Amino acid sequence: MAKSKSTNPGSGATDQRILGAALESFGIKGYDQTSLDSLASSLGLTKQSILYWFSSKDELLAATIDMGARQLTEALQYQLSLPTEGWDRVEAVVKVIFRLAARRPELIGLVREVTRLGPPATTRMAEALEPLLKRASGFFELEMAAGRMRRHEPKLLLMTAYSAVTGMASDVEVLKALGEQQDARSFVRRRNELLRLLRDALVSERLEDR
Amino acid sequence: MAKSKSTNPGSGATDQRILGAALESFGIKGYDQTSLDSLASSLGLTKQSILYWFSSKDELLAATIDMGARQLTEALQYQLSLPTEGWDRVEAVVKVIFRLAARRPELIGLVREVTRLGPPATTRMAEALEPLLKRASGFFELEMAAGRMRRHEPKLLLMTAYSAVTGMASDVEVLKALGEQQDARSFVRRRNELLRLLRDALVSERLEDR
DNA sequence: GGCATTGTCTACCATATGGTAGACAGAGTT
DNA sequence: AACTCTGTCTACCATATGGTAGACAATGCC
Repeated sequence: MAKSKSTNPGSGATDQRILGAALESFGIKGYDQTSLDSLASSLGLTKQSILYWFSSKDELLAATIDMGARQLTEALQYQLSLPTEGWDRVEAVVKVIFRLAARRPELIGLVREVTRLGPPATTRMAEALEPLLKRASGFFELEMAAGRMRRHEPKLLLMTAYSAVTGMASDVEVLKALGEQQDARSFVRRRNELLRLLRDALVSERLEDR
Repeated sequence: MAKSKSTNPGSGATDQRILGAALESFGIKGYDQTSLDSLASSLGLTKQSILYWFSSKDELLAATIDMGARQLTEALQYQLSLPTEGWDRVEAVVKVIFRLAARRPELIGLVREVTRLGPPATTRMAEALEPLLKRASGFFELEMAAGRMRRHEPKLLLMTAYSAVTGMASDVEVLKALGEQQDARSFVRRRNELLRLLRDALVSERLEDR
């Protein structure tokens, strides 16, 4: 396992720099397409230094997953702490995720990549994100019970929203194939369209107030 | 390029057998995880025989994409030829796709994998599926113009539906992480839940008749 | 100063993999 | 029978890649 000697001088502990580069590369280029050599040289190191901190590529992936899940959770923390409810809350969270997808595409990419890799990587990510998922699931249940949203299976609703958001955020090539631009304005337009779609699916017209 | 000598005796032309195995393996295990050696040995051949029919792995992928897109199109052909309209048509098509996902998971997997690989593979797949996408896009526009569905951007609606369906169909590990079973009954339940979600999003309550 | 610890590097290694060169067997043709 | 074409195989190669072994410099402790 990693040495994790985080009390280090200099421009940041080496292991943290490695993790940062790994998150970037695993999330954007993918696990297979990331060689320890290229990762090391991008940091001005050699592969052996990486293997000093992380005893194998698999272990580096595991540590990267932990970090990615932590950052994802942290990014949502603030918004989730606000006492919003109903559709407004869904909208606010989706907006945070889209902002994240724009600013930190590697984070969303990592989630995608890890689900692709299968166990044990997927299992690890799933466990790390479990609290978040449980929270979301519980939220939907409450909203439905309160009659503010249409009845759906919370898990499958989550799954659909997850697929839609990550797809919209990371299936860049599919979007291009559909003739979609990639500039910031189109990005916001897509976000708003997805929100409208979700709202139409979740909020029954009788209860809408806008 | 391939020799494509389809007028051949025996249990099927070798190139077709290779393509079949490639579709299976690329779609399930992925492109990188499929070596020409393993592909060949699963066919009782050697790698060199594959390279006789397809001059490189990339070219094999291209041919596999063409075949996959063709099979996908064919699978939808019949349902699309029926004179249905409105929500019923959407539902019928989604059901066909889910059935396909159950019976030929490698086909959906290939689409997923190819979008991940980026150009030129993605471009090829996109071009091959373009007629299908255009048809779907036009259908939604007509339905919206006729007032049978809520107004949404057809392309983004398609993108969302695509993400949701392929996610539901191939993100098996995510589903497991959410505590979802993988038996046939759960599969149908997920399909029906997704359909309800889509219907709520697309069909306004004033126009529903069931 | 001596010594242990830490972190990085040079040198190698084993293996997997895409691809090339060319031998060779069988079938059809003349 | 000689010849050509087709399809498969054996042998080989170049390269990339994860990982091991151990040298070496710096740092801090005694």
